[in-house]
Parts: sequence; C-alpha cells; structure tokens
Amino acid sequence: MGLRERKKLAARAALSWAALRLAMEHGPENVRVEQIAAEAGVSPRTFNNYFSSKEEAICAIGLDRQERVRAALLERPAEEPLWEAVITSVLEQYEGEPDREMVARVRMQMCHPSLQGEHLKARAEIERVLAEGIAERIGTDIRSDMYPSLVAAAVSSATRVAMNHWLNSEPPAELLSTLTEALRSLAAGLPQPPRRKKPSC
Amino acid sequence: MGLRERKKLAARAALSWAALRLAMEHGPENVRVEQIAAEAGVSPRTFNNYFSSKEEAICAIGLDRQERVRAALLERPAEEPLWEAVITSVLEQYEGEPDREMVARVRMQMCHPSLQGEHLKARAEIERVLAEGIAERIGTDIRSDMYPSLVAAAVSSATRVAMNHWLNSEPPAELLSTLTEALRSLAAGLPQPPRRKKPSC
DNA sequence: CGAAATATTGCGCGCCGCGCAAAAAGTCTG
DNA sequence: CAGACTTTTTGCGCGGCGCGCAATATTTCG
Repeated sequence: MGLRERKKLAARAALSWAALRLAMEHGPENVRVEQIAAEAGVSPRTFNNYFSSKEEAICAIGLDRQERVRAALLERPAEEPLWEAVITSVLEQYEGEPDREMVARVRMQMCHPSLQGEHLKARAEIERVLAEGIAERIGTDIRSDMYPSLVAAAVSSATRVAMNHWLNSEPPAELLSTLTEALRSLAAGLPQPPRRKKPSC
Repeated sequence: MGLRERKKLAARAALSWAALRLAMEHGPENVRVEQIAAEAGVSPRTFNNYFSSKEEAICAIGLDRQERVRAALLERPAEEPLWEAVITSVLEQYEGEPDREMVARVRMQMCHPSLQGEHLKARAEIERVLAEGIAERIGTDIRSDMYPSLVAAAVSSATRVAMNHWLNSEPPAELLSTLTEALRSLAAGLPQPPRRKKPSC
C-alpha cells in the first residue's frame, strides 16, 4: 500500500475518532464540524471528503468490526455447524470487561436521536458483510439465496436487542451473558417462548 | 377528539404525503422543504413543528402500519400459538397486489442513501410497537423480558430481508411468497439451513 | 527531475433546523 | 356570545452545513 492510501486511511480514522471523542465529551449536538477537522489536523472542507455528516463520522468507528467478525467466521473449523460458528464469532468480539467508556459510547450511539439513523445504517453495513461471510462459508451467494441474509439479520437483531436490554437493565446485567441468552434463544427457535425467571403469571 | 387534534393529524398526514409525492416525482434530493409546506398548505416554519427533516417526513408514511399490525395481533384468537398469530398479522398487511407505485416507493425508501437512516428508524419504531403487542399478548413486559423484543426484531428483520430480496429478485418474485418463505424459515429455526431450489453445489 | 494523477484547501452559495416572540386559531366558562 | 385561556401557526433571523468549483499542494511514476 502506497503512502497515499495510508494517509487516507489515517485521515479517515483520525476524523472518526475525533468526532467520537468530541461527541462523548460535549454531546453530539454541541460539536461543530470545524472542531472535528481541527482535532484531526485537516481543513473543515476536507472533512466532507471523508464523511457527509458528523453523525456518519461518529458512527463509523467500529465499522471495522465487520471485517473482524467476517474473518473470525471464516477461520472457524469447517466442520463446525454454521450456527455455532456464527455465534462464536460474534461473541468473541465482545469478550473482555466492557469499560465505562464503552457503555457510554454504545448508549450514546443507540439512544441519541440524531445518531440513531446513522447507527442503524452502520449496523446494516455490518450485517451485509456478515451475510457475505456466511454465504461464502456455506457456498451460496446472497443474490439468489435469502438464507445468509436472514441469518445475518437475525444475529444482528438479536445483538441489538441484547445490547439494548443490557443498557437498560436494572440491576446491571452482564453483557456477554445477555448476548448469549439472546443468540441461544434464537438458535433454540423463537416460536417456543422460553420460560424464564420473570414469567407473567 | 377536538378540532385541534384532528387538524394536527391532518396537517401531519398532509405534510408526509406531500413529502413522499414530491420525493417520488423529483427524487428526495431535489425537494425543498418550502415545496412540501406549500403543497400541504402551511408555512415552511410549520413543517419543522411536525418533522425535523424532510427525510423524516418522507419515511413517516406507513408509520401507522405499526398500529395496524398491533391491532391485528391482539385480535387473533387467544388459543393460536404466538408465532402463528404474529406471522399472520404481519402477512395480512401485505395482502393484495403490490402496485408499481408501492414498488417504487419501497425501493426509494430502502435504497436511497439519504433515506436509509430514517427508514431504519421508522422500522425500529414499528418494531417497538410490535414488541409491545407481543408482550401484551403473552402477558410479559418489555423491560424485564427480552423475548417479545427478540421476536419482534426477528420478524422485522425477516420482513426487511424479504422485501430487499424481492426488490432485487430477477426475475421478479412474488412479494407474499417471499415474505412467507422468510418468516417460515425463521419459524422453522435458522440453525438448519433449509435446502432450497438453488443449492450451492 | 518533470509531468500526470490525486488529495487538500479556500471560497461561496443555497438550504436547513430552530429559538423567539407576535399573531392567529381553537377551547372553555359563565 | 363575550372574553380569557391555551395551543398552534407564522415571520424573522442566525448559525451551521453540504457541496461544487477551481486553485494549490502532495504523491506517483517514468
């Protein structure tokens, strides 16, 4: 990779990180594009060569997670059932103790109205890549077969629901177990509602 | 309901429809808020009392679908299994031949970058209402039990994937059968990839 | 090095979201 | 219906944004 491309990647990352940091510190509404550009060391005009809005920049962090999940998936042993491989690949992205920083970030991205749209767009992108990975693994293609996209969408949704539940859980739950529960429920088949700790009656 | 509230609803609907119509005719990028307001018979300033962007107005159509699905769900016989009730309630919203108009509308909302975010936000809202309906039906609540949200998310995702597949299908597929296939796959349990017409090898 | 390719920057324009306060419209009570 | 109230609409104005354009700087390649 030449100097040119490296600098572009660096600039993009710098802008994205700067956007996130400032948004975390002052709230997304109180961040000017001007500041982000300044913190990344480029002109305000250049910002828009990389992102078409500050919201996009803020949510672009973690878009590289898509490639990590995909890579993890393709490295799972071929004899492992698809579903196991997918669940494992997703879960291992969330290993380690979630720090206060991450909680605040996820909460901001998922709850702040001005970021929701972009956040969901980012999720959709991740979902697409995951679907491609699944298709590659089982030897189909996305265009003709809905199955990979369905699996990817289900996993993505379960992850989203679990994170949302985790964020609002009182008392605070564990992230990994919440995620696992959601994915396992899905795997077990949703039609049979699992009886849980808090049954209705 | 007093005159006041009726007028508000009417104004909101008028703005939303005007926004959609103009976006369909000229493309979302070429619509000014001014035009939308004019077509709805209010001042431009008033537009922003109802919607915070034209994208939001465009995607707000069909947000009432949420209530229809919910109502349909709650009217299903109580002895029917949840999953059947949900699938039926969703599918019956899509009965009838999809006209050319609808195809174009869905395609615009799902594919046009400037609308994707808002469209996904709208879906999330529908999903929330659906989850509440499910919770109400099985007698749980959303806060403590992830299950209703999981089901709602799964259904919503399957619907989205199916519509996307349907839009890009070549040759054109039937909407209802595509939707049914997606929802049934989910019901059957995703872990076992169903062997289909187009197996990979 | 020198030329071609590509990225950055400054400038400027039209549009947008929204706060504010005045005016208009609907509501309620006697 | 009068008149006081609540709520909505509207005009005005400001700061910010997204982007096209053309000039400039930087990287690439022969």
